[in-house]
Amino acid sequence: MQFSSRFTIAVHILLAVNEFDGQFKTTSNFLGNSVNVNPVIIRKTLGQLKDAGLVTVEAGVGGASLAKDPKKITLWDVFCAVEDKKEDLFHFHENPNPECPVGGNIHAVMDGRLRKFKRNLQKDLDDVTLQDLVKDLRKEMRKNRKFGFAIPAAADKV
Amino acid sequence: MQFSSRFTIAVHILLAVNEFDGQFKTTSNFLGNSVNVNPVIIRKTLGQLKDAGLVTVEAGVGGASLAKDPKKITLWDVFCAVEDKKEDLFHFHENPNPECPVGGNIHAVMDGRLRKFKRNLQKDLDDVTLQDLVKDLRKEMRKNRKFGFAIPAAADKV
DNA sequence: CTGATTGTTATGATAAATGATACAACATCA
DNA sequence: TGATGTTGTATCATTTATCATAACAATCAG
Repeated sequence: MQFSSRFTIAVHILLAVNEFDGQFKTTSNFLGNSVNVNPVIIRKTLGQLKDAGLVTVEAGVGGASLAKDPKKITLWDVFCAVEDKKEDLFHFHENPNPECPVGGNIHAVMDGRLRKFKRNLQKDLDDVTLQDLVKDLRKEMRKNRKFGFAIPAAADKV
Repeated sequence: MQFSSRFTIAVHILLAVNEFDGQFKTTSNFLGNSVNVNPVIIRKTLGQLKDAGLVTVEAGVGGASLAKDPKKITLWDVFCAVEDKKEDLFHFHENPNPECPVGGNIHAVMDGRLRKFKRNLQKDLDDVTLQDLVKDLRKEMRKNRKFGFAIPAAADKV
């Protein structure tokens, strides 16, 4: 069991929007080509990121931009944008028998600990900013000389 | 997105097996009544716990027992028994475009961090032993006076 | 107005979790 | 040995979630 790819897709989108800002018009088509998913998925995810106040999207004209300083966007923000942040990390079985000494107390024993696990994951995610990722990305790009050139769908050039 | 209830079910099973040891025969029927799921689910989960070396199950005669000291069983052991421990915490989108400076480097940027998140969760889970849970359970039982009495399916008494 | 794009809905394919039934294999006991 | 109860598995149906795709109204720039 694992979290859906919406999270890594959202991170990919933010990195691409930041990286190609000014160079290309980051439409759902353009981003879909980079992420390699259907443009509808991009539009949906972009909508979630917009609702979370992380990006602005130009309806009609097309293209997205970061709405905040990359230093101020953490992975936890991204996570909350695309996942239900209230949801527990673990799905608890529905109806433990309340008449049973174990079933009647299992929630009291486990709930606090499960919440703590989730809180720790939150802290981990909150510790990484988009800026951190941008820095690493630039380093990788220098290493692989993968920068300064257009991707195939370069027709979307600004 | 969340982990399946198999984890909390497995924890419930271990607590019940430990708690009712000697008092009742902990058959899949008995445990199913406490957990409130189909006995087949119990047998399946019990099989996974057995494969992980956490319990022994008496084929034919019925009933399960802990195979290890509760102090030596951690939540991480239980997690590994019922979930794929190798699997990443986050599902990465399948084919980021390698021709794109972002798509071609996103794995290099993210993989290490994602692995770290998983590792930290592992550490958290490994920090809690079954013994810790048993202790809390006994405390709750005293508080609620929910101990020393039979659950409805008491027909399985030893 | 035209053309490109977003926002949204609907549909289908696929996969995973869960519930339930059925039954052979197994162990105990009379 | 035969009856009984239980485990180990296989199978099927249901539900839920994800993802791809098509379609189309609303939006905006030129």
